[in-house]
Amino acid sequence: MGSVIEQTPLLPVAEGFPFLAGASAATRELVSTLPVRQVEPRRPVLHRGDAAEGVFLVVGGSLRVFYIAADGHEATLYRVRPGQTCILALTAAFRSEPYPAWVETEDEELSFVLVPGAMFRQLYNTEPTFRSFVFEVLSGRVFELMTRLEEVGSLRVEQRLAAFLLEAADANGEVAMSQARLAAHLGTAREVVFRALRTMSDARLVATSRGRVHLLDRAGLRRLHQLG
Amino acid sequence: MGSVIEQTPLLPVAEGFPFLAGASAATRELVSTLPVRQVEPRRPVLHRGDAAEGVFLVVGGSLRVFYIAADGHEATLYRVRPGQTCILALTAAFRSEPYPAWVETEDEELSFVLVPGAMFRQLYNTEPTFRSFVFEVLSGRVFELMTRLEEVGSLRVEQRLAAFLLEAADANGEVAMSQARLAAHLGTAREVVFRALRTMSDARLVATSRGRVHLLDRAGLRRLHQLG
DNA sequence: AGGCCTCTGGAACTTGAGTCACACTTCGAC
DNA sequence: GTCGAAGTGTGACTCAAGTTCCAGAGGCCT
Repeated sequence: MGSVIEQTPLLPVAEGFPFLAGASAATRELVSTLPVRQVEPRRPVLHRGDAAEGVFLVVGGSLRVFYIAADGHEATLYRVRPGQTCILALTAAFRSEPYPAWVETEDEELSFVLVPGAMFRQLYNTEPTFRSFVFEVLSGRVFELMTRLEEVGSLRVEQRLAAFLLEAADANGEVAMSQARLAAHLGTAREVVFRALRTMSDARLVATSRGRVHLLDRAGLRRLHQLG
Repeated sequence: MGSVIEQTPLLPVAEGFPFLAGASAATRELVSTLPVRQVEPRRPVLHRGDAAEGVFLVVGGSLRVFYIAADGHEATLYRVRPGQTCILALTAAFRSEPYPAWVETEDEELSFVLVPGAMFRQLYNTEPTFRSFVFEVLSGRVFELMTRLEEVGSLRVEQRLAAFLLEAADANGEVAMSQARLAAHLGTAREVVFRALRTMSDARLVATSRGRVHLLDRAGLRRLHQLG
């Protein structure tokens, strides 16, 4: 843990979390008392083995959940985006296993609401809309991890990179990441990312510049991802 | 548990699923109307893209959830054991994505109860014990998949095989699987499993015979798994 | 018996990707 | 403008693991 956490009360949490619209007035009241907090970009949030005292509702920015292998290399397991939640650190407290991963903020400042464990359980047991929210986040995560596992086991790095770029690109088709960060997401080495990008670049699928990748041919990247 | 009234098909279900003990009489009644069904060993249960009409509560035997890659090789994503449930095929219906994997029975005959979608939602919304059961299964699956993903990305096949053998062995330290089946679980080739087994065998960690692996040194296998 | 299928044992080759070493560029800070 | 840090570009090497191909053993059936 241990990062700079600033507090700003009451930002529009309801906008990002539709389940609140269907919730009772009492619940909306309850959640609105919770402060919206911030964490600076690129800061650690949880270390492996930590048990959080609550559940993170991400309002802005994003969290990256990743592992660090024995040899020091790291790889992203999944990312928590606005409107989603990171409940596992709490779950880890229920179960007796330690939380199996690290969590850090990404390139934007994170704003989030921390729902304490007791309140989480109360909401889960009383608000049908919150229940289906939790169910969707969890089952969506299972789907996502299954897909990731299949990709790691059956696609080449170049194909996985294509998939990652398609998912990470903004509306302009820009991915503002260094090759080293891309490598850390994919769990590979920087040089390997470079070679894959050169191939893609030669094929006019992307154009690269310092700290960014510009997607030139999304359909081509999608084809690269799917057929091996 | 009474002796006469509940000696229906419900009996084995209640034993395997503790959440029923804490449920209302109405719910126990409801679930007791569901037949316990069987599927023979090594049969397909769901194909990728299928949407199941309900949720499987596994009473006996086990399910194997796996993917098949473009080149035909397959790998196990996770296994559903007695007392657990496979809800994803139902979830796939809620979401508009197809179910991302295949499901088949393993070496024992499967017995299960199929809880229809509507009943599942009703139970989820009315029975606190069922809710926490679902929550635990889902979050446990997320943990499991995260661990698997880390292992695939950072361990050698030999280490993953050691982990798999430890988990799959019965009380006598026997794993009754051919090398081809082990390879299909790990997502690798039969020859690779053979080489790993030969190394382990040379190190007196296991002994092999046709269709089975006998664990000789569990502590040694654990060491092999962890340090690499 | 013979035949057939499954399974294990093994050599030889290929390849994707991780590692090492190093030069060059870009950019911000001082 | 200089300096250092961060980032990119590249060749050479290594290695785990996948591929190909085949020999022989073990079991089961008729």
